[in-house]
Amino acid sequence: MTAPLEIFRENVRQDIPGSTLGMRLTEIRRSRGLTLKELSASTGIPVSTLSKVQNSQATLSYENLVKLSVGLGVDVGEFFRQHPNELRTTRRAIERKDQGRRGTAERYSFEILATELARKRMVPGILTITATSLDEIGGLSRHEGEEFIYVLSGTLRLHTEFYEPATLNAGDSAYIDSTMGHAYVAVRKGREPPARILAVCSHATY
Amino acid sequence: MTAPLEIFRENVRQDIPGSTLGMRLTEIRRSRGLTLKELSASTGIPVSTLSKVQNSQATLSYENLVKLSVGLGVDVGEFFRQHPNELRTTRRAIERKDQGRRGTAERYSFEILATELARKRMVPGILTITATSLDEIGGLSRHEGEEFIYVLSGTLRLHTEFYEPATLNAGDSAYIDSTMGHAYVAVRKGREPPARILAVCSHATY
DNA sequence: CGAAAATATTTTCTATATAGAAAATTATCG
DNA sequence: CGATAATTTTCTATATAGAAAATATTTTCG
Repeated sequence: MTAPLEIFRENVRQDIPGSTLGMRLTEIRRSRGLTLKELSASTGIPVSTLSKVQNSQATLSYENLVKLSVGLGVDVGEFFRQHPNELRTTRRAIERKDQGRRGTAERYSFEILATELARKRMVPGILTITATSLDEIGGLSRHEGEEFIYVLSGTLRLHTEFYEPATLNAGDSAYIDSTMGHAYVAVRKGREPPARILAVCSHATY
Repeated sequence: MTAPLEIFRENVRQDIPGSTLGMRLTEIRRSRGLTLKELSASTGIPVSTLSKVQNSQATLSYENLVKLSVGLGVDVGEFFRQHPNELRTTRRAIERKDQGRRGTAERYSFEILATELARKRMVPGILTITATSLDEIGGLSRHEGEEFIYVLSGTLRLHTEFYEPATLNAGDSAYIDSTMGHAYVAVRKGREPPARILAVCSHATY
């Protein structure tokens, strides 16, 4: 017969330290509607192992953590975070066409969107590119973060430090590392209007 | 004297999959001028274990990865990054109009942009919203991060958990906290085409 | 310099934990 | 219910955990 103390121990036994892993795994898997079998297929980790992880009966080896991360397409850090979605007051901001905060920098004229929202991870804006040469805007620009641009109208040339300049037309997009020198220059044959692009910068000022 | 075969084995032995861990550990430790003993003291992991990790003779368990992370004060993700300071080779990706990777989720049909670039802070894509009711897409969606949308064409209604639905037309944009329930529904009077939006998520969605 | 002392690192060895295939159980659906 | 899919359990090989011993390295001092 098992001693009272042992029974007690059994019942109050805390989840093993890697319990976070199991919880996070279950969450992510459920949110995507994946079965263990499917997840196993995309990660290469046997279902039995995944099952045990979910129930905090085991954790994953370094190797399998990598496999899981790649298979799910999420950062490994996700498996170590206690609180998946950091609690923040939920927010929403809508900006009507042409109603964003306007401004003019030395480089481009712009309209910043979603200014209503502070402390956000991305900064979206609409830039109007009038300059037609690099000299006009003072050469390449460099700053922290990454940026995504989508050409709304017109044509522009994307200049970057380590690549040949590229011409982008309406509907084209580009994603660049902002720490690399970069600049946007309009291509205006005749009296064509300046290029308009939607730009989203990753660096959020917290 | 060591036998020839053994020497051979020694030299060709592949690093175990967790070799990154050993390299990163050594780097961080050296950069701080810590000895194994000191590191052991601050992390609670025995020197013998740390030594083996350094030499890629072992990796760390989930539990010890956490200890190491806390003891060193660095994010666990650091131990999984091949290149400590984000030394990426490709730093620019251009996607031509309608050339992105297409896919169809249960919710919307989409075209992911800049797929050429892995490990980026933002995920841009173009969504085509065909559904005209919340039921069609299974209600509100929630996930980590934030998202910015810009209406390229058509009209849609933005449903969110804590706000009244809003109607967005071409040129309008919205920025929302993705952890709040949200969904996009097209407004299609008569034979109008589905709404097209450019969406940028702050983080790989799952 | 060079040898002893101190310190740092690696190796050895056993307990314990994860890996993974296969079987057993449980849940789901028609 | 019966069939099928999903999950959990079982079991053995292999890997890490960690204390202690063995090396290797650095420091100290004659």
